[in-house]
Amino acid sequence: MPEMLEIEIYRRSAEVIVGREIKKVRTPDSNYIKGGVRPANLRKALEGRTVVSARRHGKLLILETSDNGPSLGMRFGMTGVLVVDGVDAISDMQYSSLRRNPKWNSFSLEFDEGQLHMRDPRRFGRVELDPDESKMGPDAADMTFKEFRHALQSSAPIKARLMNQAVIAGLGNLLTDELLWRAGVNPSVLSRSLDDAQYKNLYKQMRATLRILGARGGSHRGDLHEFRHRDGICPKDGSLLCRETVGGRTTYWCPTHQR
DNA sequence: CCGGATGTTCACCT
DNA sequence: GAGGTGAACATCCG
Repeated sequence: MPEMLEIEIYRRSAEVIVGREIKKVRTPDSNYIKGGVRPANLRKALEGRTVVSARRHGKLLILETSDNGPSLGMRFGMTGVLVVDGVDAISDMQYSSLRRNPKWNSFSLEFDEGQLHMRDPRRFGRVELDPDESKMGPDAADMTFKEFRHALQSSAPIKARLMNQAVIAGLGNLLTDELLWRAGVNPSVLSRSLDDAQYKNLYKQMRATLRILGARGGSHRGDLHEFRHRDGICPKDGSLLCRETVGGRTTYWCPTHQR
């Protein structure tokens, strides 16, 4: 999916619908509604409400509605994109041409003027009323160093821990590989085995990764990204990158400077 | 044809 | 209980 940087781009593009009344809810893919809620109930809950804010928590985009109405949580799976008033805020992601096809509209809100579509070829995304945020960790961009260090006291590999949304919300496979590469930390190292200097450096590199890749336009704009393939070389020292599954995801790392 | 892809969840182990 | 693994979800791409 889109990771937190992409969701933040979606959130900004959704700000233009704040103040609009939801006239119609369309659910062409009923599997897209999480929790067995019926499409009719979703419509009843949202139609006639006004969107009062668009906020983000990790990879979750949340629209709040007027008059103590329910919030609408949106998750974008691996390939979901948000299209607001016909504008796709991210045009150079994987599957970008397919995403232009309204065939993949999975969920839509319509207003007097304009509309919001979730478009998702692989259909792994979901929408949900009043999503439970209590089981999510703090957003990666808002974490203090103390919270960060505390979150990493675990016997899981550092990469698995960083990607665990219940501990830190927002980091995905690409951002995590990039920040570990920048920090010079081996993805398989047990997270509680780092020393304080390493926690500090990791925290600093997480913030830098979010800031720099955010400014460049997304999770796929990391220095490591173009080398994440078999035969990829480390752009820092020229070593052949290792490829391994860590935390259930394909992981690339440099055997020379990531220890 | 096969493996793999920015994610989440669940069953089944250790 | 914590955490690992593999599968499933659905579709396209190289």
